[in-house]
Order: sequence, then structure tokens, then C-alpha cells
Amino acid sequence: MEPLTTAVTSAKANLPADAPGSTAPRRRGRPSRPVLSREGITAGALAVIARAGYEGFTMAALARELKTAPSALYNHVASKDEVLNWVQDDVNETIDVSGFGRDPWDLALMRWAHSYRDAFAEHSPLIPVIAVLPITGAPHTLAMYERVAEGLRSGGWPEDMVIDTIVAVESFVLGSAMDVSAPEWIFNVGDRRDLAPTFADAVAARRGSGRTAADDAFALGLNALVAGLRATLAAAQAARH
Amino acid sequence: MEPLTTAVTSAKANLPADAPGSTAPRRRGRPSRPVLSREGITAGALAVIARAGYEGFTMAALARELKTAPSALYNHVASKDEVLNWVQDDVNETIDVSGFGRDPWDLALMRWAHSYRDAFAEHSPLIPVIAVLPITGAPHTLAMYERVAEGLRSGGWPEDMVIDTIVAVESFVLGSAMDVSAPEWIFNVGDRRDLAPTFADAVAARRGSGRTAADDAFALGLNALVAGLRATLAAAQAARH
DNA sequence: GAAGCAAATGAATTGAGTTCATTTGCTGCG
DNA sequence: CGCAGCAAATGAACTCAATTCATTTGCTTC
Repeated sequence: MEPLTTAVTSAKANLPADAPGSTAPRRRGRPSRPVLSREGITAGALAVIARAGYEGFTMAALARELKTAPSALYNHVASKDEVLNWVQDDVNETIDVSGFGRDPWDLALMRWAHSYRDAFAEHSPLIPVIAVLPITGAPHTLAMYERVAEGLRSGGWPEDMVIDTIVAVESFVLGSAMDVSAPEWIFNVGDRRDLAPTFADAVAARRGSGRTAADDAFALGLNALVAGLRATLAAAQAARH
Repeated sequence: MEPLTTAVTSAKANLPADAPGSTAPRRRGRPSRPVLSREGITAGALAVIARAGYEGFTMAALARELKTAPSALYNHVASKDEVLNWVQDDVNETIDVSGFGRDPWDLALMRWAHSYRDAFAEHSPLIPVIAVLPITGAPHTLAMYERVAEGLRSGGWPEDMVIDTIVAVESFVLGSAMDVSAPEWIFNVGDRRDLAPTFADAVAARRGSGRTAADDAFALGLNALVAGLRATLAAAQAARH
């Protein structure tokens, strides 16, 4: 059971970070490891998640991974949600924004969207959390948005449309990422074929299956969305003479 | 704390439903209420959710609402997840599919998308559940899809593209529905304006605020997506001579 | 070498979902 | 008319997770 509704953690930094006069978190209290920094905890969390999935990701498991007691974690972390935020920021760092400032905005946007979806397809339990999470305290996330915003701006997008455009694409991306983890037989009509004959036929006629099917739907939607955005931009530019 | 990762419940119907020779679930065991049917439980769940939100929606609260013990519920329901499935199916019934078969497909699709998003904006904790939930055992959901599939078919969409189109729009809709429950200040850069000046400016230049902002982004994206789909359909039709 | 203090400890608390052995009281049958 | 059968209710108990707290530990610094 993971928190679903809580969201929005304080992210108040009661952690080592950059205490005066130390690059790495200086070791205090007990002797051994410098592991209980934000980085160490995040890394541990990712290790647990990789090994045991999100069902297996408990504070106890994380503590075991870091060789401490669960309660010790709470000296460095406000809540499990905060750990999830850190993980999310870490995952965001892996998203490919390299197209912006290099390729045309539409191409860069598609590259970004693909990479974004792939990253969160493997972290789908994070999606409802991040969709609602303030940017503050997530530096990598912020850096990503900056890059995208720059790319759109210099691609000719009016400043007052940039955020809406980002949000629209992001919504599609996150929705699609959830779709990836749906079971292959999600559209199996079962014995109710009579109730939905057209739909059942369409399901049967679908090309891909499983992950491939999700990929196809994503590609179809992203192509359409970006094509539509091109038209939207053209119209907006035409409107200002 | 709601289940986030579990999903996919058995939905095996160990419940009254249509026992031989009774329209309404006949009253058995103890005297009083016929409340513990699928309908009664769903209604109770919706009542609790309306009153206390999803954080307040516990099996104990549901039992209290229905004037039984939590354990009694388990004679009629396999798990809390199953209750959520029922709620989801109920919410789906409220989605407006009236455009299909009446208006042009693109118009109907937009009406559907708007209504779909509105319905789940108020039930965002359901989103990660439903996005991954098999259709079987959700009659209203199935009926909705049938209607949409018919509408697309008769709008000229090739059978093998219908599901991908539906999935693409649905992904955008669900992603956007999550966005609605994001706090207004989600894009507040905080003290890190220097790290993301372009982005911060774009946030400041954004027109709407709060719900309005989410609405704007949704409208922008939906318009673009549907415009793109129109082009996609035209191309597909051109391709087959 | 003692004081100060960040951090670790582990036991306890809370809150949720779920299970189970037992009871209850209609219903239909002889 | 009364009894067997049985679906459903009961409530205590169990599990598992997050989180708290009083206490201890052992560097670091003076």
C-alpha cells in the first residue's frame, strides 16, 4: 500500500546537504557510513525499487538496504513521500532534452516525450505523485522544464502559451505511461461480446499486442498532438499579424 | 493510504446479483436491509467519498455508512480494490457519449473527452486504478467504449486504428484529469528563479490560474490532438486509394 | 577528558485491510 | 410446527506498514 492521496510533502531540508565547510556530508554521530544523505537514500531507494518493485518498497526495506533502522531514516527524511519525490527527481534527470536548442521545436518535443514516457513507464506508481507535485526542491525537474521552455520559446511559441503547451504534452505523456503497465488483455470483452460487437471487432483488428500496442497508440497520439500543435502555433503567429 | 500498485482484482462475483427467482437481492440472514448488494455498496462508497474524500474512504467508514461491520463487507466484496472498480464503473456511466452517432466524430470525441476529464477530475485517485483495469465486469465502461468505437467507425476510421485512437485520447484525458488536482503553485520556482529564468517568465505570463489554467492547457491540447487526428484520418483514407 | 549534539536505536503506537471461528435468524422442507 | 441448512453478520485477532519517542551512542570540539 502506497500513499496515493497525500502528495505535496514539505520537503523541508533537515538534512546534511551543504553544511558549512564540507563538500560531502561530514560524518557525525556514529562512525561508519556517509550513506544517509539525500543521494545515498535516493540511490538506496532506487536499488530497492529495482530489486523488489514498488510493492516491495517500504521504509523497512529501504532501511535494510542502507543498513539502518527504519526510524533512523526519519532523521533525514520527513516521510516516505519525500523519498518518492527524490526518486522522481532522479528519474527526471534521465529524460532526454538534448533536442531542444538543437533540433526544431517539434522534433525536440517528440524526442522529449518519447524519453519521458519511457522513463515513467517503469515507474508508473510515481505518476500520480509527480503529476501533482510542486517543482520546488526538485532541481533536475526544474532544469528539465527550463530546457523545454527555452526550446519552445526559441521555436517561436508565444510566451503565454509555453506552459499550456508543456502541460498538454506532459498530460498525454503521463497518461500514456500509465497505459504501458496495463495488462495485455485489458480490452478483453470476455463473454459480453454481444454488448459491444463493434468494440470487440476493433480490438481484434488492432495491430500490435501488449507493449507494442501501447507503443502504437502512443505514436499515433503523439504524432497527432504535435501536428496539431504545429498548426496551433502557425495560427497564433498569424494572429499577431 | 490507498493501494497504488495492486490493481487488477479478481472481480469474481461471489455476490447476490441475480440469484434464481429474485429481482432485488432477497433478504437473507439477518432481517433488515437489502443494502449489501453491489449497487448498495457502490452507492455507500460514493456517499463516503463525497463526504470524506478518498483519504476518508476506508472499509471501516464504508461499513459505518452501510451500518455493518467491516468484516461483513467481505461477504460481498473481494477487496477494497473491487469496491473501487465498482465506483469507477459507476463514474463511467456519467460520461457523455451522446455525440457519437449524432455529431461528426471529431465533435463527438471532444464532447466525450471533456466530459470524461470532468468526471475523473473529481475522482483522481481512481485514475491509476482504472488506467490499468480490465474491462471485464464493468458493463457501463464497456457500453461507453462500444459507443465511442461505433462513432469512430461510422466517422470513417479504419477498424485497425480505432482502439489506438481511443487509447491516445484517453491517455490525454486521464493525464489531464490528474493535472486538475495539482496545486495552483505547482510551477512555483521558489528561490531558484536563476536556475530557470525562461521557465519562470513563461509561468508568469500564463493566462489562467488554478483550475482555469488546467482548463486552458486541456483545451489547447485537445484541440491540437483532435486536429491532428483529423489529418491522420485523412491521410489514412488517402492511403487506401 | 568532559560537554554538546547529531544521529542511531528499538520499542511502541496508530491505522488500515483482511481473516476466521463462531453465531444468528430466515427459509423451505418434512 | 419445528428443525435443518445456510447465507450473512459478528467481533476479535492478525498482518503489515508508517511514523513517533524516549533513550543511548560516540564523534568533535573546547
